[in-house]
Amino acid sequence: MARRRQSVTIKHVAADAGVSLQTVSRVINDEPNVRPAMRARVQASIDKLGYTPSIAAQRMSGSRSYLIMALNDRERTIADWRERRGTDWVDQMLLGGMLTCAEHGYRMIVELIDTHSDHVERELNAALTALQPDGVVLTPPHSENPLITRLLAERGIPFARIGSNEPGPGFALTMGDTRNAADATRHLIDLGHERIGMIAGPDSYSLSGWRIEGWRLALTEAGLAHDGLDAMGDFGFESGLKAARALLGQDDPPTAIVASSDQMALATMDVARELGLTVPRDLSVISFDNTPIVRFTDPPLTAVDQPIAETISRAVELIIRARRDAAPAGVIDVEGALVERGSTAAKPHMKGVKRA
Amino acid sequence: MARRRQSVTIKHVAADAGVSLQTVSRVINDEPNVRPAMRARVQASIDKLGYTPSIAAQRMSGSRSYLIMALNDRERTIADWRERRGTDWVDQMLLGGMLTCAEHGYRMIVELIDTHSDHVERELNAALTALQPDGVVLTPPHSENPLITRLLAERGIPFARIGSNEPGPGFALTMGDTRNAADATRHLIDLGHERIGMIAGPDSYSLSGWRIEGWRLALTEAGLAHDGLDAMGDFGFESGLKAARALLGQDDPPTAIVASSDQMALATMDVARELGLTVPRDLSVISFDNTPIVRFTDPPLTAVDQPIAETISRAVELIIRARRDAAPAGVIDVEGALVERGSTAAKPHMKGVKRA
DNA sequence: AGACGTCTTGTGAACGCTAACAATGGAAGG
DNA sequence: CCTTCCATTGTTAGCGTTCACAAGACGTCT
Repeated sequence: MARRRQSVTIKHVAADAGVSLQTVSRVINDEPNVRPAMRARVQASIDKLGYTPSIAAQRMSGSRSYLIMALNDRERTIADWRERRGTDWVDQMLLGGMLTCAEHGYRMIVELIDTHSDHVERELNAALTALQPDGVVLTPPHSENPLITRLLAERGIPFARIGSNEPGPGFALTMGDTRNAADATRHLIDLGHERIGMIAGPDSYSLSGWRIEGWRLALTEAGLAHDGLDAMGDFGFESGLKAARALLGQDDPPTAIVASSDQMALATMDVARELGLTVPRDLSVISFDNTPIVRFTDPPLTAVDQPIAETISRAVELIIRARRDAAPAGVIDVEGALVERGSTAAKPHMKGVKRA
Repeated sequence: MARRRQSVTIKHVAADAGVSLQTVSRVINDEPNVRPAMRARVQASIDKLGYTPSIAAQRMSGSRSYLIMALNDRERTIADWRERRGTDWVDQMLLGGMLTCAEHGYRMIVELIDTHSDHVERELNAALTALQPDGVVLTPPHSENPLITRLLAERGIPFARIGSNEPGPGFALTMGDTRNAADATRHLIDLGHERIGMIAGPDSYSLSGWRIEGWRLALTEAGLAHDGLDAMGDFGFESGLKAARALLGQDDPPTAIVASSDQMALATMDVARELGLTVPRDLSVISFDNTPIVRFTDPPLTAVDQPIAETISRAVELIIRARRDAAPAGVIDVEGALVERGSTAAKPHMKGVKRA
C-alpha cells in the first residue's frame, strides 16, 4: 500500500520549470538574486501545478515553522467555557491573531497550560518541542509568570506578553488598565458622583492592581475618598454578587461602581435590583470588557472596551517581524475606549430615595 | 551561526537508553512487540530527558500529522466577530475540539475559507497541503458544500460534517434540528398557544429547512395552521427585527414565536416592546443557540441549547479513530435540550389585550 | 535435528524542504 | 587580456522521524 503523500512537491515544480530545487525554494521565499525572467518562469509553474509548500518540511529543514502559539490558562479557559460565561476572550484572541497570521502566511494555534501547576515548565517545553512555534503569545495570567517568560527567553523564542504593564523579556503590550480605570472613574466624577466604588479582579492578575490604581488616582485627583470603597472578586458572576452586596450594604453606600468585568457588573445590577435600586437612576455601573452580553442587558451596560483582538494582532506582527527588526523598547499601549450606554447617569440628588 | 534546533531528539533518547532509533519510535507510538523491560528502559530515558517528538518530523516521515483542521466560513466568522455578535460558535468549537484533540495527542487548528468563493478548491487545497491534517471538521455551511466534500473524499482525508442531516461522504453529525424545532413548538402548544410563528435562518444553511420542517410537523400534528406564520432572517439581529415586524404586524398575529438564533429572538423581544407587548405575558419567545447572552436579557430567553462543543468533540473522536475503525453508518445525532427560562408562558387569554 | 514461524530489535532509505557551499557566467577594473 | 568580484544557479547534506525490510533469538512442529 502506497504511503499517502502530498500531491505536488517542490520537485514537481522544479521539473516542470526545468530548474533546481533551490531555485524554486528561492522563489517561494521571495529571496533576492533571482533573475526576473527566472522568477516568472518558476512562478508560472507554481501557479500551474497549484503548489503550496508543506510547513512540516519547511520546519524540518529551515528555521521557520510558520506557527505562532497562543498560550491560555487552562483552568480559567475551561471554567469560562463550562459555565458559558461568554467572556469572548478566545473568540477575540483567536480571530485577531489568526487574521494577522494569515496575512503573513503564518498560522495560529491555541494551547492551554495551567499557570499554577508544578509542571508548567514541562508542559510548556512539550508544547514548544512538539510544535516548534516561531513565536508565542502569552495571555494573562501567563504574561506575568516568570517560569514561562524565562523559559521562552532562554530558548530564544520571540514572545509577547498581553496585558502587561511592565517592560521585561519579550514584547509587553498593555491595554492601558490604569488609564481606562481612571477614565471610567472620571466619567462618573463628571456626572457628579462622589462615592464611587470599585469591584476589582483577583490578586493573581496584576491588571487588577493597575485598575485599582487608576480608580484611586482619579478619586484622589478630585479630592474624593476611596477608603472602604473597594471589594474583590474573581471576574465571575457569583463573586460579583458578593462584592456588590458588601459595597452596597454599607451605611453610606457608593452611588456608582466600576466593576472589573462584565459578569461582575451584571451581578452588581442584580444586587441593586434586590435592594430596590434602579440603574442608572439610583446607581451607575461601568464594567470592563464590553463583551457582546452587555448590549442586551437592561439597561445596556456602559463599559470599557478592551481591544483584545487588536492587541493580539499587534503582538503577532511584532513576533513575525522580530526575526528582522530590532525589538521596540518599552511597553506598547493599545488604547481602549469607554462605550457609553444606559447604566450610567448623574448622581441621584436626594438622599434616602434609594430604598424606595 | 548555529541553526536553532530542538534540544532533545529521538537520537539522544536512543543513545541514553542504548537502543536503536526505531525502538524508541516504537515506544513513543505504543506499538506492540516491544518487551516490557525494554519499553520501561526507553520510557525512563524519555522521562529523564523530557523528550517530546516533533510533530513536523512525524509528519515528514510518517503518515500522521497529529493535526485536525476545523474549517469555518470566513465571511460569516469575520462578520460575527466584527459586529460582536457573540455567537459563541468559535469558542465552543475550538474548546470542544481542542480538549478532545489534546486527549489523543492531537492539536486543532482553525482555518477560515469562503464557501461561496470561486477558489474554494484552491484555498482548501493550499490549506491541506500546507498543514497535511489527519482530518477535517466542516462546520455549516461548509458541511453541505459538495466541492469541499468531494475534494476531501478524493484525497482520502477523514472528515466530519457538523450540522448535517444527510448521510454521505465523511461522518455526518446532526444536532437534531428537526426534532429540536418540533420540541420547542410542542412546548408552546402545551402552553396553549395556537398561532405559533417561526423566524427561520437563511436558505443557504440547510438546517434552516430542517427547523422549519420540525415546526411545521408539530403544528400539523396538533391540527394547527402554519400558513403565513414563517419569516426568514439571516441569523443576525437586524434581520430579526424585520422578520418579527412582519409576523407581529399581521391581522391575527402569533402569540408565540420560535426564532432560529438568539440574535433574532432578541430582536423579536425588541419588536414586541415597540408594539407594547410584554414578554412572556403577551408573547412567548423561544430561540436557538443558547449563547451566554440569553441568560442576562429581560426576561431571560427560553432557548434550545445547541451542543456544539460536544458535537465537535464527537467528530474529532470519529476522525481520530477513522484510521483504525470502520466508519459508522448513517448520521450521528447529538441531542440538544430545551432550556426553559422566562420568555415563555401560557397563551394570553383575552384577545385585544395586546395593544395595551 | 532440521525446518519453520513468531517475536523482538536493528539498518538504511526516504519524506519535502532549506542551509551552506560550489560552480558558472559576465561585468568591472587594472 | 587577465584578474577580481558579484550575481545567479546548482549540488550536497541534513533536519527528526517512520517505513520497509533484514537479521537475530527463540520456540515449535515434524
